[in-house]
Amino acid sequence: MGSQRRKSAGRPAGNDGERVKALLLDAARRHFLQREFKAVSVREIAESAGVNGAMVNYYFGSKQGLYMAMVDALLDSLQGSLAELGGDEELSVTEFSRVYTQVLLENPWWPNFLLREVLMKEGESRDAMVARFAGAFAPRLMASISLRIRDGQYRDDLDPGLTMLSMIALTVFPFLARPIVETVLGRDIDSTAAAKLVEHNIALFHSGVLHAWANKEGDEHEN
Amino acid sequence: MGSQRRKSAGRPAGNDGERVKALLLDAARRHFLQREFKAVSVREIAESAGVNGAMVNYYFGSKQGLYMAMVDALLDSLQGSLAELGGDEELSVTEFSRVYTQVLLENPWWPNFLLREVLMKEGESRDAMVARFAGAFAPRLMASISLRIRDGQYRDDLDPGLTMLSMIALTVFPFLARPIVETVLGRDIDSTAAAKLVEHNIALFHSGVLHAWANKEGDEHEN
DNA sequence: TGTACATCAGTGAACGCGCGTTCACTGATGTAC
DNA sequence: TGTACATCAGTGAACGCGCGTTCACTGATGTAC
Repeated sequence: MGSQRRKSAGRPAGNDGERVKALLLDAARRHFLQREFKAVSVREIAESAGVNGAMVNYYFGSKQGLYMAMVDALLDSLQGSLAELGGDEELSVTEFSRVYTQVLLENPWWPNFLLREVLMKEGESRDAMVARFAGAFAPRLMASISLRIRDGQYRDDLDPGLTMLSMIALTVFPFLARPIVETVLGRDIDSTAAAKLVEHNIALFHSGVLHAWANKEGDEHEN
Repeated sequence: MGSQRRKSAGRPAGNDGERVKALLLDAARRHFLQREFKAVSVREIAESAGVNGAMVNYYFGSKQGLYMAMVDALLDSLQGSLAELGGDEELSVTEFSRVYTQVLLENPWWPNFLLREVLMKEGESRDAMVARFAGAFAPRLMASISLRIRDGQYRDDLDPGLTMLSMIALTVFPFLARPIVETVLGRDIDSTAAAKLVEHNIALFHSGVLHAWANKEGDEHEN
């Protein structure tokens, strides 16, 4: 109606294939990251992409196919961001903390999405996801911690697994619970706050772990 | 067919009302905690409760009504568990850590559910939820931390908000990411592991925070 | 105690809507001569 | 270069299924006399 642009039937001019696929993937990402799979309709995605709804089945086979293609694209781009954590055999906690916080700042959807995906999935597909994104750095981070326990930099009563878990918790949790944290603390987690958080985490973590300042046994911290 | 018990039509014997409501709430909880709202059907819940599907609308008005009733029941029971954290004006980090870990162990569904609910909701309803379950203890936990910073037990360069966040992160994250943590660490989080975790968290947290062992400035923990 | 009737908890078939998906069709493009 | 035709990217109406919900109905229970 009115001046609304109306597409005519028949084979359209120009080869739009790749552009249409990209538009759908983009719209799918916007919707699926905000609402659950079943709550997002194909028509809705297509409309917001500005393409015909049948294109979802035409290019991706099914709604599920579009979803999986979107997830793949998402994980690929994330793997790019995480590449900086690759390389050496060891990954120090400070490097992990700094780089991972930056990745979380740039990909706010990531931790919640991983959790949602992992919690929903069963068996193999869960393990594959965990392997791809934890298996990539967890062993090297743990190796680094174990080394420092062995050479006396860290307390020797530490459990390397729990210690690694602590650093990951300090780094990831604020972003996982971001809306709650922002409400309770009354401030936004922007890049300035994130930088402060990194330094806070590193200081808190180390001062509890390094022998130099923390050689005391029989702790009783009761109030 | 066969020996299958078949309910006859008409007003049934006995007053089943409350029993039916309880059965539906129970079945709803089992389904909704595992799958998303739209992915669970009324028929499915009713079948697994062993009652007629129309009972959902009869007793709860709608599927949404059953869901909200289930959430209310859930939050009420949780508030009971959390009551132990109430009382004084202050809440020490050690007490928080011990009690909250116990609550998480007894209510494994809780952190993920809160996150899911809070992330889905908008404005008021989000704030109400946060107020009910963070507002209940966060201010007292923060007061306790601030006090210890002022009286010299904790370092005076600490940010009380971030410090509280750290303790909550150390406590909650392992349960939030439980399936991932269990895969990566290769051990289950049972009550023994949880007890170890609490002690680890308290030690890590304090040794980084207490002046006694950690009076050193100009930290450089680079590898 | 026995009988007639109003009540209402619960039933199950059916409704209508929105969903993912399909398919007959369109007509611009590419190709053959 | 011009014409006839096969191709196929894309269309949009329609399909059929499962969903949440509704409603006419059933018959045991409670009540009146």
